[in-house]
Amino acid sequence: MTQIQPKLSALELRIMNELWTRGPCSIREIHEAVVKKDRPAYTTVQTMVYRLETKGALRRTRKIGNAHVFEATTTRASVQTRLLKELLGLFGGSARPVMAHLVEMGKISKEDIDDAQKLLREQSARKE
Amino acid sequence: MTQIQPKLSALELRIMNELWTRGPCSIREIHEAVVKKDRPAYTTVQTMVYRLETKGALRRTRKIGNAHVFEATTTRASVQTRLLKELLGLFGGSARPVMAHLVEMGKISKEDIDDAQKLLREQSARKE
DNA sequence: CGCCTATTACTACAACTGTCATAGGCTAGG
DNA sequence: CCTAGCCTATGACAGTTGTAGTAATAGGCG
Repeated sequence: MTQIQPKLSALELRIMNELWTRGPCSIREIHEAVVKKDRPAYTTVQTMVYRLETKGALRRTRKIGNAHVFEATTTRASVQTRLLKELLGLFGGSARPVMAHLVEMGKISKEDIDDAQKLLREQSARKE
Repeated sequence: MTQIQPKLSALELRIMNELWTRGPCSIREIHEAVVKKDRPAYTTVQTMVYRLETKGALRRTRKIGNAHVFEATTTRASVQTRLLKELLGLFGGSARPVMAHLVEMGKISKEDIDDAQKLLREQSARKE
């Protein structure tokens, strides 16, 4: 499980997001999904996909016509965990200021907190 | 308040962190603080400080001897908020999966949650 | 079977990051 | 006053990221 997580940039993450949510995709599909938010050219997406391939974050699974189909080899969760760890470092390693900010930003509702509380209880129950 | 937040890189953030926690510093002071964790050379820190200056994230306040003293012009909170927003985007815009991850990573304690709850209550009280 | 089009594969490049060396200026101690 | 040492200012360079053009090619369709 000590697989090295390659560091992914913003656009790389946008691309991975498509693969994570939609499953295996061709470059055309990724491009069309990504292009809605902003507009990188087809070949830009292609370049990033190739780079993600050399980074080992995705791989080619099969061909449809002459088009390759790509598939994520890292999970969204593992990348999210890594990013969160990095962010935590910048917040002094503690989750508390992170949550304080989230509250302040109006991003946390009472339900979110109840939910977290439940998760925490379940977790500590599992440990005993 | 719609001041443009320059995007800061990892090392740049390490440097800003020193200015935020210690107040105005010379390059020597920043270097000595930053060098403990990893080891960039003195001139590396110097270069980054200069770049932060052109980005407008810090400024020279005065001189001590022939050494400049630098001071943050952006607040830690504003940069943290921005980073958190970026991260939230990758988590689908909702804070809930973020908290779920934090719980799973064992980064959240019961006290942290109680605290967040209290903050939330205070906040909604202020609004009414 | 050949042509058109979509896709691939390759190349290029500018901006940003992290890294540091060097040259020259200023300060303080002797 | 002169020198050792610290600081500044500048230049350099490799790697990453975002951007895209171009050439070659593979498939499908007429």
